[in-house]
Amino acid sequence: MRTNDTVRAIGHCGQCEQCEHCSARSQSICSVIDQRDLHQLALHSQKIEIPSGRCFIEEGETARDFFIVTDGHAKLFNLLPDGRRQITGFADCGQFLGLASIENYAFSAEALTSLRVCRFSHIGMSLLKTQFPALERRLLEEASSELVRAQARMLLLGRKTARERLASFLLERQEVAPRSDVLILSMTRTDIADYLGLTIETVSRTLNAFRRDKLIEIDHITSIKLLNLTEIRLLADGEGF
Amino acid sequence: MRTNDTVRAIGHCGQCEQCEHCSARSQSICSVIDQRDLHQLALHSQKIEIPSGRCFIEEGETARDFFIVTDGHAKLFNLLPDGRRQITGFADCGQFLGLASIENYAFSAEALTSLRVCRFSHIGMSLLKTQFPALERRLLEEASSELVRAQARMLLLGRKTARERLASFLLERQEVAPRSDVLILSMTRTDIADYLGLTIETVSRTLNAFRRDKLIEIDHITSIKLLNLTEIRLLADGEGF
DNA sequence: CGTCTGTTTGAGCGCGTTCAATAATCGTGG
DNA sequence: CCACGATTATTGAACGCGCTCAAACAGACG
Repeated sequence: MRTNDTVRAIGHCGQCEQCEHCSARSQSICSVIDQRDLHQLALHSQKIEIPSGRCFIEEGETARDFFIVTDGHAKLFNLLPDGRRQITGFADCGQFLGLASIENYAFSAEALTSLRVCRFSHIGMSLLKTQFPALERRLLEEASSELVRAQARMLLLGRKTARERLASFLLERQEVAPRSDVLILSMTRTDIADYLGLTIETVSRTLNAFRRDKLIEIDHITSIKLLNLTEIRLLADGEGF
Repeated sequence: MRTNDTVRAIGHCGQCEQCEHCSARSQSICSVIDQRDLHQLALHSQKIEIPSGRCFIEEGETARDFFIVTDGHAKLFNLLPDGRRQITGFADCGQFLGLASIENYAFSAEALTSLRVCRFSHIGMSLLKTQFPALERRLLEEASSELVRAQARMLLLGRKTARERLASFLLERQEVAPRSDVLILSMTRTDIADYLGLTIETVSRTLNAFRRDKLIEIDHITSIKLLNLTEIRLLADGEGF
């Protein structure tokens, strides 16, 4: 069973084997690691269940482990002493956690929903890397695309208007959504605000402005339907109104 | 000569062998690559001089090369269609350029001063990586610390005030400065503004407010002396006034 | 000396914030 | 099932930080 779990953690996204997104991710790592060697990976990993709301990585602590999300959602964030918070990313199924750390974790992580992760010790990870050079390559790839995303977020935080930020956010959520037109948000308005560098009031006002402009439909607080994708894309790219 | 240049590019920072910062960087990569193999690296690299103001990486172009800065300074940035710009980082001596790209470059890069870089083709880099697994490990380390920096910048752009941003900027520049108390800035006020998500006017006003508060001394537009480091640190961490 | 570019300074404005009140949503127990 | 309290979201009114627009100033270079 442990072997199976790890295969899922590294190769497949446990919960959703039908999921296009996750199986696409899994492809790249499954293809580089020989199936016969997979049981070896299992020896170095451990499956963990984390309840919603639990903080499982704390900024500043020595970075001993490395995680891969296999089910559920988490938020990663940084804090200022007075409580101001910046969410640097949301981790969805298949995502790696712990790349942004050297000796200590450079961020905190908290489960948004009940969460399943596969945990690897850094020591075990090092052993794995020497055994499977392809793993290191895979991690570098992941770090690269993480960096690309980080730059896009800096552009957003530094230069985009509130409307543009929310439009970008909706499109980003759409990319990881199972159904393309309806988003199920697992985060609160406060989380969205802290992710986009805004206040909850502005998030709320802007979303309702979108609704009035017939760009979206808000069926429920957590369920948003994208009506005018073309216009949302224009907005997100800074060419909207 | 080519061999020597590459040794410098990967191992040492050409111009400044006395420089504490650069030799510290070089240590980590020199130690993992056998001296006898260094001439092999040379076959895959090429030294390039870039005049000040020249744009040598353009966002969206196919990412064929990988760079290491050996002398001078560069700025990396992203643009919105209407010209709004976010500088995502400044590249100083010893820094890697090109990690944040998958198939295409995700950013543009322009020389701030006359610049020297060592260029590696991605193809050559792949060959090198299989030959020197330690190189891949080194790149992953570099990507990790880049990610850590990116998160700090998101916190800055999303949640810090103008004063806090400028204080953080000054400290960041101090870290790469040869003399610890006097900064020589190679970028214009416009660049600083685009780096911190502010306008040139706010940058100018805030710096002069710092001068009035006796936190800094502005000898020349490009030369800033840090007077009250304690207070600047407090400000940067969000605990100042 | 004038020209060009980059910086500083001033005055007024506006986007997003802050503060405050209301409304919706969820969980819980009777 | 509804009543109740706690939490989260929405809406309104007023403020203020940083922006915009505009003018004056400084430095570099021919």
